[in-house]
Amino acid sequence: MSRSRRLTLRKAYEQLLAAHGPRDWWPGDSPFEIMVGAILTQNTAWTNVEKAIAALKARNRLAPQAILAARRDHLAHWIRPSGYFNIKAERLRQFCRWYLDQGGWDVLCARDTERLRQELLAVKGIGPETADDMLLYAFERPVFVIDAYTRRIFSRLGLVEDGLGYEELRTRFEQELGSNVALFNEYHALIVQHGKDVCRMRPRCSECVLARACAWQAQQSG
DNA sequence: ACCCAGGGTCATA
DNA sequence: TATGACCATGGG
Repeated sequence: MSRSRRLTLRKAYEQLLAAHGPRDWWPGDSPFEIMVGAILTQNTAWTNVEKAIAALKARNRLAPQAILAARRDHLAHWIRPSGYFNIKAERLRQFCRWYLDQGGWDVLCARDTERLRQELLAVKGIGPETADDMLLYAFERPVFVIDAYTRRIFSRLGLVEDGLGYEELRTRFEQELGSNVALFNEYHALIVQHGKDVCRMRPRCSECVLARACAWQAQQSG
């Protein structure tokens, strides 16, 4: 299939937005809360993360100093509903240690995106997706977040090549869409919504808005 | 009972 | 570099 008759990533975005409406991401009252949520939601349903965050808030523990001051087993107990609580308690500690050592929010905000990204990735427990969640939704940097839904949905429709690594896929979205924080924000949120509501794990979804738009596009140029 | 979720690390081949 | 085991809760 030629590039010209393929649905563009921009058109796919418009279809998703029309179908689902604005998602208003990321839920959270502060950048720090967003970053904590990014760690807690690793391979975990958001509803479970909400309970963990609510528990931290109820104890006034949603701050880096407060998390580091807590006993490890207590911290693990508070975030228990989000699953993997022992591992995630340690990851929260690692992240908070880094956050304070660097000098806190204002210092981090002054850094350029590439440096910030490399430093986040160097924190144990923060991988590419978690780092990019933080960069886009907390630091508001133009970084496109790739997740399992993104791969599944777009490779299934033939909009991206399969077998691309995380960085390659991210670069592809960023270059084709152009650097745009608001767009990246809404787009990733819409992909997650679409994945949950429409595609799930089904091997084919010929009736979804994206599949229809793809077929229509092919028909126009064919 | 089974499957999955808004992943990442580590050991092994 | 590329799989596989492991982490663990809660909702469908």
